[in-house]
Amino acid sequence: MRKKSLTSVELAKLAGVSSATVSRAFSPDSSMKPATRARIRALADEHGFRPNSMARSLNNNQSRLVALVYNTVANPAEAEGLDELIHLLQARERMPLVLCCANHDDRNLLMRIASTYQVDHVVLHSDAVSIDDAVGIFRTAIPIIASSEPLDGRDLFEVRLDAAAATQQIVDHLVRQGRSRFVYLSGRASSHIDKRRQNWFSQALHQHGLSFQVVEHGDYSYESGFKESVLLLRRMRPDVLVCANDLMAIGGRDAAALLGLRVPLDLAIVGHDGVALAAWESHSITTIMAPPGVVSGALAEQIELPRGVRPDRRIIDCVVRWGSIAHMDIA
Amino acid sequence: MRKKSLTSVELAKLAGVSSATVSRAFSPDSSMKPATRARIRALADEHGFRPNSMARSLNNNQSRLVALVYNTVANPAEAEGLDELIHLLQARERMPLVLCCANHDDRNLLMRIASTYQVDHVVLHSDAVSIDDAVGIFRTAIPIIASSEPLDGRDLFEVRLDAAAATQQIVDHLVRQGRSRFVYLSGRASSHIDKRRQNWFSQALHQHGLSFQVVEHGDYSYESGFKESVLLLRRMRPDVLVCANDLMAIGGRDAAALLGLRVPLDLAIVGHDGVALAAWESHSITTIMAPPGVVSGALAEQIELPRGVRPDRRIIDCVVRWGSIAHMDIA
DNA sequence: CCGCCTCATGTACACGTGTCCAGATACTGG
DNA sequence: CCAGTATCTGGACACGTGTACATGAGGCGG
Repeated sequence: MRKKSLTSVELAKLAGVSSATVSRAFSPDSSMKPATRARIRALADEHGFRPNSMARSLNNNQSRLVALVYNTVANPAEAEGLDELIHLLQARERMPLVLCCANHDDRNLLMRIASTYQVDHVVLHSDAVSIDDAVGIFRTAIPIIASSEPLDGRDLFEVRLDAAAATQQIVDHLVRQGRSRFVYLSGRASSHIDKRRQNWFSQALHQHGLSFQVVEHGDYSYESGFKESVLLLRRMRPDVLVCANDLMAIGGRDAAALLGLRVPLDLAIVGHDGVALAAWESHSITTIMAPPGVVSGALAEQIELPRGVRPDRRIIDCVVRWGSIAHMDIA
Repeated sequence: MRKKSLTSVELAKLAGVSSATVSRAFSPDSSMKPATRARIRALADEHGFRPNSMARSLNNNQSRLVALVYNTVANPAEAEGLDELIHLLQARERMPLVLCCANHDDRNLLMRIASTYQVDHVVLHSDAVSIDDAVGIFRTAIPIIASSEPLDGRDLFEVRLDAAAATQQIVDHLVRQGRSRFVYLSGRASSHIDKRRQNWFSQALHQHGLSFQVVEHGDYSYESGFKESVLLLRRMRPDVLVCANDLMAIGGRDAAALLGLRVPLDLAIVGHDGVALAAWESHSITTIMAPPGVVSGALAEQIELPRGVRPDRRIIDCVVRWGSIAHMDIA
C-alpha cells in the first residue's frame, strides 16, 4: 500500500481552498467561480485525484451501479445481449455488476450480496430466480427490470417482447411454400419466454387453420437440440422445425444433415434470439430476433430521470411490439 | 423511497445493544458471547438487515470488487472465460465489475471510473488498453493480473499460457499424416497472444524441418476468417490451415466447404481457444484450448491471502505450462 | 455613505460501518 | 471473601464525500 490515492481534503489543502470547494468543482450544476473550478480541476488532473465512489454513495444514496442477473453468460445469446447492455450502461457512466446464477446452490445469496452494494437498478435476465425473491431482497425503492417472467400487475417495470408480427410473416411464407407439418422443440416447459414464443406460432398457424406438435425435452443447449432432433426426425416427418432458441435450432440443423435431409428444402428450421452465428455459412437458419436494445432502451428510459426524481415503478405491461427476422435462409 | 433498509445502529437499538456489538456479530473472527451473536443474527434476519458495503469499504479499504477489463464479451471465447471467472469470484463472495472497452472512444475513462469504486483487483483481458495505462490509473497497491501483454519485468502479476506441448502433439500428428504445407491466418499482427501462438507452431514445425507461411488480414471474427480463407485458398493449396482463434477457423472451414475441399481430408483446420461450438457437428475443427481456470486459478491464489496481507506483486513470469487439445477432428 | 442583495467560499455535519480503548461483569484461585 | 484475570460490551472516532447553513466580500441603488 505504497501510494494511497489522495482525498478531497488533501487536494483542497494543495489548492488552498476548503474540501467543499473541491466537491463543488466536480458537480457541474453547483455554481462557483469558473476560474477556481478550472484551477482545481487542473490540479486534480495533475495529482491524479479521483473522488471515492464509496464515500459518495454513502453520502447521497446513489451508487451508479446496476446489477445484471443472468443465468449464465456463456451462451451466445446472453453474451451478445450482455455486451450491448454493458456498452449502454458505460455510455451513461454506470457500472454493471454481473451475477451468474446457474450452478449456484443458493441463488438468492448472490442477489443479497449485490444488494449490499446499494445498486441503483436491477435487471433480471434469469428465470432461475423469482421476481418475488428479488423484490424481497432489494430495497423497494429500487426499480427492477424483468424480462423473464410476467408480472401479473405487480408494481415493477417489465420489458416484454412481442414478435407476433415477425412470426406471422415467417409462418405465412412457409405455408405459402406448401409446408404444413410444424413441430416445436421446446426448452423448459415452465419457461415463460418459451410459452410466449409458442403462442406466437400457434396464433400465426391458427390463421391458416393449422396447428403444431410440441416436443418438450430440450434444455436450450446445442447438444440437446441435436440429440432431440435426431430422435424426433426418426419418428416423425415435419417440414418445419421450430426451436425455442438458436442453439437448439443449430443442433437441429446438424441432426437433419446427419439424417440426410436437405435444409431448408426438405426441412425448414426456425430459431429464436438472432445470435450472430445463426447467419454463418454452415448454419444459416432462420431466426427471430429480439430487437437489439429493447431491454437497454427501456432501462435507459428509467435510468436517466432527473436528479432526485425516483423512477415510476407503476409502468407495467410495457410490451415492445417489435421483432425482426434477423436471418432467413428460406428461399 | 418508501422503505429504507435499516442500519446497524437501528438494529442495535432494536436488540438493546450498541452498534459495535452488531458489527461484531457479523465479523466471524471477533470474540463475543455466542448467545448474543445468535440473538442479533436472528433479529437481523427477521428485519432483513444487511450491512452496507459502501460504508464498510470506506472504513476498511476493502471493497471485494474485482474489475474485469474485456475488449468485448460478445465472442464465445471471451464469454465462456467470463462466465467461468464470474463463478469463481462469486464462490469467494467477490463481485465482478465488467468493462467492455471495444467501441469506446476513451478506453481509459472506463478504467478511471472503475478505479473510483476502489476495486481490490484488476484482471486485464483486453489488448485495447495498455498495461502501463492501467498501472497509472489504479492505485499501486492493487494487483493487476494481465493475460494479454508480456510484462518485461514490470512489477505486476502475469498469467501467461504455454501450449507448446499440445501444439507439438498436433503438428507431429499432422506431419505423420504426410502434410507439409502449413498456412497460418493471423488476427492482429501486433497482438502478443497471436505472436505467441505463431511461435509454438514455428517451433513445432522446426522439429520436422518445416516452416509455414503467414497471412495477416484477419480480425478474429468469423466473417474475416471466411473471407480471407476464400481468398487464400484460391491462390494457394495448403493442407493445414492454422487460425489465430476458433471463430476464424470455423470461417475457414466454411470457406473450404464452399470451395469443395473436404475437411479434414484435403485440408486440416486448427484453431485456438477451445470454444464449445468448435466441437459442434457442423464445425468440428481441431482446437487448442487454454486450460480452463488458468487465469481464475492464478487470480484465486492472489485473492485469498490472509486478511491484511497485501498480495505479492513481484511474482512475474508465471507461465502455466499446460495446454490441451479440446477437440480434434483429424483421424 | 449605508443597507440590501448576490455571489463565492468556508464550516459543520451526516451517511453506516469497523475498530481501538476503556469500563464493566463474571469467574477462578487462594 | 478478596484480588486478579478473562471475557464481553459500549463510547468514540475515522473513513471521504455532498450539502445546508453561515460568513464575508463586493456591487448597486437610494
